[in-house]
Amino acid sequence: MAQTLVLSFAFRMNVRSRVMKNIKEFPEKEIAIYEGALELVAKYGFHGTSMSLLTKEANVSTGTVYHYFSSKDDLMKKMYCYYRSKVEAHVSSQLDGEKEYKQRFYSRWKTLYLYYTQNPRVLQFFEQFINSPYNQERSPHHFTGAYFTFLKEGVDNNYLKPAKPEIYVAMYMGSVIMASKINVFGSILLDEEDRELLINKLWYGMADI
Amino acid sequence: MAQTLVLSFAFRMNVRSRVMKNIKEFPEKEIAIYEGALELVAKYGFHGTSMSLLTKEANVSTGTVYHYFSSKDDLMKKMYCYYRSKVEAHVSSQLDGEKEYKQRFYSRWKTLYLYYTQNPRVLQFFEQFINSPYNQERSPHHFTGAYFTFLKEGVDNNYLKPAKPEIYVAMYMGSVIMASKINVFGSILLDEEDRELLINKLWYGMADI
Amino acid sequence: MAQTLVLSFAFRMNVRSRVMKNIKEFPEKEIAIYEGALELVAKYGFHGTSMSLLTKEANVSTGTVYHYFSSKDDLMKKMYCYYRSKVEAHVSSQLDGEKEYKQRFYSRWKTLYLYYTQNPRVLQFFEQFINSPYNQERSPHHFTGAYFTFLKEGVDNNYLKPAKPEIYVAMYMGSVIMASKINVFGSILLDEEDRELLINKLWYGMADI
Amino acid sequence: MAQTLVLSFAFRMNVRSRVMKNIKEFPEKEIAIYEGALELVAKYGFHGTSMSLLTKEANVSTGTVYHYFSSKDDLMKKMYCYYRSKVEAHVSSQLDGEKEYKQRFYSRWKTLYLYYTQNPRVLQFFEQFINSPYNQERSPHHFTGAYFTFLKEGVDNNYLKPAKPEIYVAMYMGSVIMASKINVFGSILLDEEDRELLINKLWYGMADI
DNA sequence: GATGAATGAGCTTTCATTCAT
DNA sequence: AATGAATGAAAGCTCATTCAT
Repeated sequence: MAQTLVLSFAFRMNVRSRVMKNIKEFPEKEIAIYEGALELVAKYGFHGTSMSLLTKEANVSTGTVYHYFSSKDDLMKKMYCYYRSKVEAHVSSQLDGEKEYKQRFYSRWKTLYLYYTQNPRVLQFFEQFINSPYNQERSPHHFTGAYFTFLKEGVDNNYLKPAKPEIYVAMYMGSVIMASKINVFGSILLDEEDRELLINKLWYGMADI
Repeated sequence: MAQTLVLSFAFRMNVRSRVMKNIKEFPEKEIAIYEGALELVAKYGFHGTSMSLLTKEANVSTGTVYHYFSSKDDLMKKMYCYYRSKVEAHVSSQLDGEKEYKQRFYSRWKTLYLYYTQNPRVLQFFEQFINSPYNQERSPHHFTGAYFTFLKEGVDNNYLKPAKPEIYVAMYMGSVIMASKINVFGSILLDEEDRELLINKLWYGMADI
Repeated sequence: MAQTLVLSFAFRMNVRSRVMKNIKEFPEKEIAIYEGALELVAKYGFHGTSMSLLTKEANVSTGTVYHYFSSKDDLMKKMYCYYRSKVEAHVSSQLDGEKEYKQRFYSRWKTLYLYYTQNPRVLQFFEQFINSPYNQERSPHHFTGAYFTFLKEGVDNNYLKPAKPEIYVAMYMGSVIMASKINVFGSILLDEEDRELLINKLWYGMADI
Repeated sequence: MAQTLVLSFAFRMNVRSRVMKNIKEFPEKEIAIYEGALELVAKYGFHGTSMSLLTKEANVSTGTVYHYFSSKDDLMKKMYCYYRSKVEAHVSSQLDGEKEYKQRFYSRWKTLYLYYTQNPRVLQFFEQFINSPYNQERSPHHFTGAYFTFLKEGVDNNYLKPAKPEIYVAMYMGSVIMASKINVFGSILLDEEDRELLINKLWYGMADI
């Protein structure tokens, strides 16, 4: 009886946290496949990530991969969605309760930079995906919607000087991705102070002050 | 006698201009291969660019490709060098006679943006190459040397506010590449005015004014 | 119950005979590949035995060949082991119960001669393999071990006159292989009487009588 | 004048020795090709001896190879003739003035053994050629004619016991080739005494004494 | 759900051969 | 006689995908 209660409580918590974080639950094997593929794409590229390598890395059989995905294309596209939603969830979770635009402007940049530098294989996968023929939406960066909306909001509400939002996307997303790549590829880490300086310059150039 | 003089002069000019611009002369077939491959990589990606497609596109035989390149890898690496030196030559040629730092800051950004938007396949190839396992130097963008040097020069001579040059590389290169990609992928062209605005913001954020 | 006993007995016999004869069981497809390759190597040589010819001859797909063998080299090496162990098993099986050295001296020569002349493709394959770069152990003949041991035993027990066993290997193995090749290539069959004569001469030259 | 005489003498000697030894003179480049091919076939086998490797090894152009030989097949066949006649010339040259059959029986065996062990690549080439599809005469060993004739002569003149000459070919040629291969492959050299012992046994088994 | 042997189209690469110079 | 760039058929091999168990 006591046991049932505990289980029941755990169950409800689990559901609640899922609902709160808006995270879809994935079968264990599917996740193993995503993680194996992430490793391999970062190491060997799309071309070098063969299904047979993947089955070894993820410790599943060929049949299992084709149980969850209809083709390699399908796997790559779902994988992109999987990691994008992971990053989006992470960025959102860091924004809880923040209100002021400037603060969000700073915080979003830093959060994304930290995520990419701490998860370099995710960045490498995104960059390869974005520039590959798999990217059929032809989206030029990893966050078509969220960041565009955020910057447009800044223009519309006069936090940022009047200009096409695309100009700000180029500056904001361009700098965060390039800074992350400089770190990942070049092993040159921008410290807290450097990052603050960089966003200051962005804000100084972009904000309506 | 006069003719000899002319020929001799023309000859010397030819040599001199080659030497000055430091342009290596390539065999006709090698260029045909580069151009065919550029077309195909932009259309179908690295994976999709098979040797048999390439031989048709470039109108050469398989054997000829392997006469000039030891492998597909070798081709891709040499091709990257080929187009990089082409873009570098182009950027340099546009800088003749310019003196003031601010002017060069504006002009270099615009020149590269225009080159990429007018030669989108070169940009697509660069982006795919940079993020692929072919890029063994692990350079995070297309111009390791030239632009870094230029921005460092700005810091050293107090044209730009004191900061790590990498911060400026992230902002400057990041924005030019992202703006170009927004144009190429999204068909949203930033017009002359927009570009001016963007660089203004960069300059405003970065310059020691 | 009786049935169980029978099955159990049959099972034990099966295991026992395999164990006794020390014969590894091979997958059906692997054997088909060996047999197809034997045919083709005898007909067309190593060079002429292409993978596509082999898949037709053995009635398997390319992928299946590479499922069992990592490369053509690997196939050829495993194939050599396969046929060597087959011949060894055959020679051993013919020796059951024989005791006297002279009898074994005669019988082993004849058994091998008959095997090679009745299975000329095996001889042709061995000869091609032995003299090719595939033969990395650089073994000069097909039975370094078994026949060397047999002849050394003859010297050690004074059945044969004192001499380096290699001398006897050269005479014994050399004559059986050359006689077989004369038959296979030249269609000149040494009849029972001829063979007896040849071994007589060998024995007469080698034995301590 | 004195010089002319010397040259003329040298020239006549050269012609005379060629006539005496019955050696056809080959163009320098043709010999370079034979020697390069010998090296490569011994190292890499027939399959591994590609025309492009050969041009590097022999330091000639592709065109030159096809000037002297109509095809790779043609090259291999002519090459076999070239080295066979070299060995034949060598064996003959060692027999000058010998008369007695027994002496020739001993001397021919030893001469061939010494030649093969001192020129292992020639032996390797012969063995590969004999067992390959290039050998269209289907000759089972390297000396179809000469040694058969010699052994038949022994039977016909009652130096050897009555028997099919093929029996003697198997014993004589088989042992000399196997002994050479044991040396070349196994690095086990039979010394003068061993060789004498081996031929003694052959003679004892074969001769009509 | 999970397995992995089997498939075969298509890949990268090799290589004997040709031919303009 | 000699060169070597060019050819393209065919080689060895890979890999996304299927399907009987």
